[in-house]
Amino acid sequence: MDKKKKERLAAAGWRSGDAADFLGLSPEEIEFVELKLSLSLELKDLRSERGLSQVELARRLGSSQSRIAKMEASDPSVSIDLLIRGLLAAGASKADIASAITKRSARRRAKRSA
Amino acid sequence: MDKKKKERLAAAGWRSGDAADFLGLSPEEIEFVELKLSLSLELKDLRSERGLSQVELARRLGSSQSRIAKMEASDPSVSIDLLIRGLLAAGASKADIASAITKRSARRRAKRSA
DNA sequence: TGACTGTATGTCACATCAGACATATATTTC
DNA sequence: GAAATATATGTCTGATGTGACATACAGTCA
Repeated sequence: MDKKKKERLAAAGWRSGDAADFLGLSPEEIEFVELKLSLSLELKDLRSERGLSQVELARRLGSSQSRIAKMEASDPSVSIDLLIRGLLAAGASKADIASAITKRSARRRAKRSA
Repeated sequence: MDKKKKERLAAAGWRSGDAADFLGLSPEEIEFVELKLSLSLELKDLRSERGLSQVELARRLGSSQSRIAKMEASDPSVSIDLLIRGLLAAGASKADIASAITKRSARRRAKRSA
């Protein structure tokens, strides 16, 4: 039950490279962390696209800078609920969220900040 | 701060009818509850499509029948994280989840169980 | 260098969520 | 109408998430 460590690794950018099993994670768990990671990356991109600082976004969301940082890092202490609220606060539409989920499957490690 | 009551109403199927403000909810809050509702409906459909009972899905997910019922009812005590884990356990792909988010915008109150 | 701005990391107290259980309400089959 | 199966609702308690704060680190500019 060191899920936390696994999530931490996953958050740090360790991917299965698309090949399936990774750390002891089940396929569903892999999809879950990938999905979460996709959202966090989308948040980071969207925020910088809009020229917002973490502090500004935090204020919009009614949260704190540190939490935004954790959201963007896909920290285990961050829920998908919070990520989605963050995305909406950053101006994302549902369509944006959906496309982040599908389009960012894995293997995207290129774009740094556009 | 009776967010709970608002969420309860929203979960019960009260929609803005696509026209925006609803109960005192902000646009982002509306999108959030809509998104959650979409996922819960998708879960219900998917589960019955697959011919699973709530008990069976609960077992797959490592949860309980009552929680599945709440998930499908978009109960305020259910997080999006849990809904997504439920969907994955029911066999949904990320693409399925994404399409649920976009396609189920509102005004769908037709299909009962296919 | 030092001030400033932006981001990252650790911790804590409090709020919210989740699984479990009891129980209620259909619906079907005998 | 009893039994069986499926779903809904309420409520506990332990687990997890969250905002806040402190603080560290990185880059920029004077």
